[in-house]
Amino acid sequence: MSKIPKILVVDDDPDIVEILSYNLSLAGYQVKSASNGKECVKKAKLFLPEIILLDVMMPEMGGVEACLLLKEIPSLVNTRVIFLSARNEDYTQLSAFDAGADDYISKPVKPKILLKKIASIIKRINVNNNDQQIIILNDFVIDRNKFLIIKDNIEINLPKKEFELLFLLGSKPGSVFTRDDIMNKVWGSEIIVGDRTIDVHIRKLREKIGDLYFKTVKGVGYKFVQ
Amino acid sequence: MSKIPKILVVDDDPDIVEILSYNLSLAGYQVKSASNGKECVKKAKLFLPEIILLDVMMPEMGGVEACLLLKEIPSLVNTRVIFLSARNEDYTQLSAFDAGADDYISKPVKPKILLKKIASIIKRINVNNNDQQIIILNDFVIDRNKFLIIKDNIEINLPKKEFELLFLLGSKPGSVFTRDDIMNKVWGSEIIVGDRTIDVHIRKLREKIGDLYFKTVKGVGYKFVQ
DNA sequence: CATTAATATTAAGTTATTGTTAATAAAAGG
DNA sequence: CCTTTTATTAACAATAACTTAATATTAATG
Repeated sequence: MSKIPKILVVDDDPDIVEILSYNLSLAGYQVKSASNGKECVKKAKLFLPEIILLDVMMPEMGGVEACLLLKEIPSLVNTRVIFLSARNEDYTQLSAFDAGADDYISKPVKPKILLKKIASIIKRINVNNNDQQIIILNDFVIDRNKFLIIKDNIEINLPKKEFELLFLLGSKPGSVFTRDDIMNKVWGSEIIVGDRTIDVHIRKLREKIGDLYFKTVKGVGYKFVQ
Repeated sequence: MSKIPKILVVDDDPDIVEILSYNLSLAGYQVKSASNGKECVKKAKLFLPEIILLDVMMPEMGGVEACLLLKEIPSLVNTRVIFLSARNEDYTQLSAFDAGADDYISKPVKPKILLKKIASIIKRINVNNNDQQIIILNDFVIDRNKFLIIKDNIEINLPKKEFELLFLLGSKPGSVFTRDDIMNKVWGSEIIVGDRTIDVHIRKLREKIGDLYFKTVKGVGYKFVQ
């Protein structure tokens, strides 16, 4: 669901732009670049990146000034501005944060660490947006937030265990889950219930959702088939 | 609305805990501390801080291990873990990020800069939590400013707890809130009240607003349905 | 095709969770 | 300080969910 993250690299040194862009592209990000603050603001408006890596000292318009402008743009409220700078005096850092920076990293930057850091930021962005736990299947949707499934535009409520069982099987359509697996994940390892309990729950699901979706693999377990 | 941010400081060196706590308290944060990973996890669960400042090397349980545990706790999904460490080898940093760290800062830390950084993180958290004051639903409006709801053009006043409960459920119509969730968000993590307390409040809401709006998801929690 | 093991089905029994009420405690308001 | 409102608790009732047990059916194997 979450799309490819976009990163805008802003530096007046082409070598730095090159090396950062190369590493970021390789890591799977969509990358664009700018060589000064003015260009940065202009491109950011259109590109709407998740992250802007911003140099401090640049001709035409520096990073701090650019950051101030960026923070005024409503469509960029969710864009993180990360300063990358060789200037490590405290006052530069402080003024960057005052301008609304989300982070300040000192050059030289080790690509490996920068990548990790960016990955961590992207992860955080995704965590905040996707508190949705939804499995989308061909014929219906399992919505864990609402604790129901929607099939043919009709909401079907399921009791807890049935829901958990469906959620488990639906998480990997086509894959077989052994009875032990199911037992552990739906009931937990502490609770011990009889063997027929799973069958009965499968039956309820077949009743409510349709026989054809739940395939028995005799001697092994069950699988959900689309 | 945004309440005082909570920060958990974790370090085995009492001097560092002291100086950080002092500065953070002065800056207006609510601060607690722990002296090792085990204590950190235990306290974090109850305190539910916005930010955890975590040392790497500690007796009993180190920061990386603690971070792994923290990231498993659902109620801490929104908590940022920031490593503060004198160990600046790349591999330590990388393993911190692999453990789910949100940031890694090298010691010695300049309090001024750390404070700015924390302020920037808190700001970001608040931007993302679009804490609405008014929730507009199909059949009525929940107005947090006036602490009342308007239904069929009639104002209905609700007592605090009932209001908070309605406000919470109404914030995500259709989504289930677990009892733990409700407990934490309406009553707070410190306060412990009996099991039937939530039920009784739900009952009051059903009485005043209408049965049909409040759906019980047995074994899970409650949800507001439009 | 008979035998066996595994699964399906049903209904009844059991347990766990929630609902309700009323009594009491705590807080808020005058 | 008294009154009113709100919050919590406790006891019990109601209900939904879960499990089991008994029996039937199915699939696999030699």
